[in-house]
Amino acid sequence: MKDLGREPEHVKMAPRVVVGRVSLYLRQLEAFQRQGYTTISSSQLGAPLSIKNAQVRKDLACFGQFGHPGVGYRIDDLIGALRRALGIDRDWPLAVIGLGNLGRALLGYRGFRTRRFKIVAIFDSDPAKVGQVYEGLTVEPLENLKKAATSGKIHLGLLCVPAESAQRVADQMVHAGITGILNFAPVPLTVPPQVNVVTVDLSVQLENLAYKVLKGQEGLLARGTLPALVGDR
Amino acid sequence: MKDLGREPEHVKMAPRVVVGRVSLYLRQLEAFQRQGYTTISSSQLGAPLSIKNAQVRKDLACFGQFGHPGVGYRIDDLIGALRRALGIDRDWPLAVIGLGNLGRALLGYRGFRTRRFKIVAIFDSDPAKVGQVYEGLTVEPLENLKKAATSGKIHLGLLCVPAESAQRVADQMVHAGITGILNFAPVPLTVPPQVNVVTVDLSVQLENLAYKVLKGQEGLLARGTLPALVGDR
DNA sequence: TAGATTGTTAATCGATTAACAATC
DNA sequence: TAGATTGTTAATCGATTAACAATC
Repeated sequence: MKDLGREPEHVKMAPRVVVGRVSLYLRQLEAFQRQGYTTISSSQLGAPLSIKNAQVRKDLACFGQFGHPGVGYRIDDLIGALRRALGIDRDWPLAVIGLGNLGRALLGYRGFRTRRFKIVAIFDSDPAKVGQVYEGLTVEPLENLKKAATSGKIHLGLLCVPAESAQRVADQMVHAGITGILNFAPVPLTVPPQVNVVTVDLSVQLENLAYKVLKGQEGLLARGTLPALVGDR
Repeated sequence: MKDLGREPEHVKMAPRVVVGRVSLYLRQLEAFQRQGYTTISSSQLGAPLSIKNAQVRKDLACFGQFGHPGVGYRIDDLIGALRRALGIDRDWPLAVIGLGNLGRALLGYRGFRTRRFKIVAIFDSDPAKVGQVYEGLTVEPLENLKKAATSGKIHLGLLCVPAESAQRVADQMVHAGITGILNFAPVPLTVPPQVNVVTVDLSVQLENLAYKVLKGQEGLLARGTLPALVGDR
C-alpha cells in the first residue's frame, strides 16, 4: 500500500487543457459583465464558446466551489477567483528578447497591456540596436538580462529571435534565471525541467488552417456544391 | 441498423491534434534531412519531440502506408507524402487584413515564406493607409478583397485588426469568399460552418505560461528549494 | 538467417458527457 | 414550496500506449 498520507506535497495542477478553457471563460465573463449581467449559469457561460454546461462546472470545480445551486455564479466573484487561480491578479513584467519585426509588434500589442502583462525591458544582442528607444524603453544588451531577472524585475521572456539563434538565446535566458519563455521561433527548445516554455508556431497554425480548408472543400466538392477552388493554378 | 454502405461520402479527416503533430514531424524530418540522414525510424523521429514511437506510427498511418518494416521511413518520400497530405505541396496565397504593428510583423515573418505561404495582398479600411507600399505590396481598400478572393488569388486571410472591429471585418471576409481565417484578435469569431477559423490568442498563451511558472514555483517552494520569486512586490 | 521495425489490434488511460441528489 | 442550478458520481467516448504478427 502506498504512503498516501504524504501526497499533499504535490501541487495539484489543473490540466493544461482546462487552463486554456478557463482563459476563455474569463474573456466571456468580462463580456457579460460589460453587458450588465451580475450572475450567470454554467449553460449561459458555455453556450457562446460551444462548451457543454457539465464541462464548464467541472473545469471551474478544479479551482474551488464558486457556484450557488439554483442561482449560478456571481460574475464579479468568479472573475476575481479565476484571475487569482490563474495567477493573473498581479502584474507580470515581461522582457522582449530580440527586436525584429515581431518584437516590435508585440511592443504595441494591446492584448497584453489590458491583462496586466507589461513589457518592461527589451534586449538584443545586435550592438547596432542597443541604445535605441521604442515605446519608451531603451534596448539593452543581452548581458543585462541576468541582472534584471535576478533582481526579480522580470519573470517571463518573449523570445522573438530568428530560428537559427533561438536555442542559443534561450540558453542565455535560462542562465539568466528566466523561468517562463513564450517562444515564437519555429523550433522546439530544449530547456531544463524547471523552465516553462510555450511555443507559438504560426506556420503550424497556418498548416492546420490550410488542412481544414482543403478537407472542408474536398468534402463540399464530393457533394458537388462548390466549384474547385484549390489545386487549380 | 444504420445504412453503413453510404458512409464513404464523409471525407476522412485526421483529428486536429494529429495534424498539429504532423507539422512537428515535418520540421523534425527536415532537420534530419539537413543533417544528411536518408531513413529514420518512428523511435528516432519521436524522441526529440518526446512522442512515443507507437504514436508516431499511428499518426502517420492516418495518411497512408509510408514505412518499410525493418528499415523505417525514407525521409525524402515521407516529407513529400506529408506535405501532400497536409496540402502544403502548393503555394497558399495569403492576404493580410489590417496593417497595424502585427500586420507589419507578419509581412516580414520568414516562417511563412519558407513554407510556401505567400502574402500577396494587404487590405485596410483606413483610407490613410490605402496606397502605402510595404514589402512591395500596395495597401488596398477592404472593398477590393472580394474581387481578389473570387478570382481565386487568395484563399486564406490573416486577420490583424483590433478586437473591436474583428467580427465586423471577419463578416466582410466571409462575404468576400475567404474560407480560412487566421485570427489574431483576442475574441472568438462567429462564422458560417463552411468557413474555417484558427484563433491565435497570445494572451491566452501567456496566461498558460504564467500559470505554469506560478505552479512550478509553488511546487518548488513547498519543498523549500527556491526563494519566493512571485508575489513579492 | 537474425535483427530491426513496421502497421494494427487490444489494453490502458484520461477527458467529456449525462444523470442526479443536494441546495438555494 | 416549485423551479433552477450546482458539484459530483458514473457512463461514455476518444486518444495514447503496449504488444505482436508480418515483413524486409
